[in-house]
Amino acid sequence: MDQNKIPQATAKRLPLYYRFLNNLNQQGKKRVSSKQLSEAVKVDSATIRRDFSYFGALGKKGYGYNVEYLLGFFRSTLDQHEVTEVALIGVGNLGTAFLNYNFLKNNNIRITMAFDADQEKVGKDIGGIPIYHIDELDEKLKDIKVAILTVPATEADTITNKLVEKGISGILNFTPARITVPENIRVHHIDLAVELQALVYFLKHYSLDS
Amino acid sequence: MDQNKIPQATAKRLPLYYRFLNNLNQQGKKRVSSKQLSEAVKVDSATIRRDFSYFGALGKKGYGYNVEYLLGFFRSTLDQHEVTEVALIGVGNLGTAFLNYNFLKNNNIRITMAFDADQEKVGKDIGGIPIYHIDELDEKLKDIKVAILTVPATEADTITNKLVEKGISGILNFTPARITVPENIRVHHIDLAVELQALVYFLKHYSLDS
DNA sequence: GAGAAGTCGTGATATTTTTCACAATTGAGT
DNA sequence: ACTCAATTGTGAAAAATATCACGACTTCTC
Ligand SMILES: NC(=O)c1ccc[n+]([C@@H]2O[C@H](COP(=O)([O-])OP(=O)(O)OC[C@H]3O[C@@H](n4cnc5c(N)ncnc54)[C@H](O)[C@@H]3O)[C@@H](O)[C@H]2O)c1
Ligand SMILES: NC(=O)c1ccc[n+]([C@@H]2O[C@H](COP(=O)([O-])OP(=O)(O)OC[C@H]3O[C@@H](n4cnc5c(N)ncnc54)[C@H](O)[C@@H]3O)[C@@H](O)[C@H]2O)c1
Repeated sequence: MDQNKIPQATAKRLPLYYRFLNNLNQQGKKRVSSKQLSEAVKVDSATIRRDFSYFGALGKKGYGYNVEYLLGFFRSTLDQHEVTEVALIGVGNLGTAFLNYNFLKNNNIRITMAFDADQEKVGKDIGGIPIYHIDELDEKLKDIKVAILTVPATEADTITNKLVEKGISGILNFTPARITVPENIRVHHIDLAVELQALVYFLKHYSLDS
Repeated sequence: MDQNKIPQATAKRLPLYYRFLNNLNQQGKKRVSSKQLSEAVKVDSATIRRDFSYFGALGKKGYGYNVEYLLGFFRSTLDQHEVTEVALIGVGNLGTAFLNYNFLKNNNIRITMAFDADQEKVGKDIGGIPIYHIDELDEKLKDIKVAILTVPATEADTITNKLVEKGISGILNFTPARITVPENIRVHHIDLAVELQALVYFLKHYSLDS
């Protein structure tokens, strides 16, 4: 692994920076300062400069950053030149939304296949992405290393085990289940109910007024 | 504000603890240790004990925690006795998925109304939740303090301003736009494309093998 | 080309979060 | 009643993250 020194907090912000640099570039902006970027992405400007500095001196003092250069740098850092294929498991409410959307904008990530247990859905496609039966995982999954999990929570563990067996490296888990995986496999949980509850909690207990 | 001393990191984990305590309770479990809970929620047991300790001594040394007691404690801490009403703006792919789901399980949060600009959708309802025209925001929104934002990114700022004017306190923002709000309003961003890109980045640059 | 204004990169510092590690206490077994 | 294994609650340490603040450099203006 090449850049193990980059803090996780920084790594999580990189895609965000990349997106806004793309916006700026499309608007024809040539330069940008950490202060301007800060207002756009709502991250403190010192934090942005620190984040960038892990990759070396990308800017010029007194000038700021060259948008095109920075964009190019992040493009290669984020491997935007190659496409990452992703599989989606569970074509329900949430899964269907993702298939329709498919993360197309400024993004090198594509959902290229989906799996479901429901025979009604198998064989069809959504947004051009074929839906296979979950039992076909073995033959179809091939080299895909990343999966999005949008099955019912009760199925999460079973499916996870199958994915692990097939050699998956990363899982984006939308189920409320906290799945168990070997430690060389990375799981990111996106727990929408928790996010909503946490927001409500903050409003009740941390509000500035009252 | 009552408990300003609880760290944000802790506050974000509370709903997670609550959910798993509910699971345990439904399974008829009477006691649980921080170690067991740790395995279930994938949070270090010392962190769990520390989190709980901000609320006082909830457990018994040598014994663990009484599930029912702990559950009751969190229920009131998370205001689970009262229902929090939430509005959803933008009934598209994502919005429709949320309306169908509606965070029903073990949860006191309800989406009670939705808004859209599309006349095709206005007047209908999804999962029993009425869809109003966005121009009706003024008259319909009333006392709702929390909104889920699932409109196109281009609309995010306009809608946000309307919500702010109407006195909203918190926004769960699913658009890629980083919206600007007065500082007494809380925004949580859930940026699915960023999450996916970040996961891929971690796999490429932080993997244990290779 | 001198001065002013702007901005980076970073050492130092502050804050937040996690983890270690252990005395104190409990419940269970005999 | 005594022993022992289990487990909490927490002081202290460590690790991670964010922010301050300023010297050094760049560009712009006159
Ligand atoms: N929809 C939401 O707004 C929302 C919000 C928060 C969390 N979630 C979570 O996301 C997950 C998906 O939610 P949803 O609303 O899309 O559910 P859903 O029931 O609409 O979809 C689940 C899909 O998984 C398929 N499935 C079931 N068993 C399967 C198996 N063994 N293999 C493959 N596919 C299988 C079903 O056929 C269905 O199409 C759930 O765990 C839910 O708790 C959803
Ligand atoms: N669907 C996904 O998987 C996904 C993933 C990541 C991010 N997002 C983001 O979430 C947001 C919603 O995505 P989506 O796929 O549901 O989009 P969508 O286009 O399906 O839905 C947007 C909805 O908003 C409505 N709308 C448009 N302008 C409006 C206005 N002024 N007032 C009220 N309603 C209005 C539209 O009529 C439509 O129903 C977008 O910002 C998108 O970038 C979606």
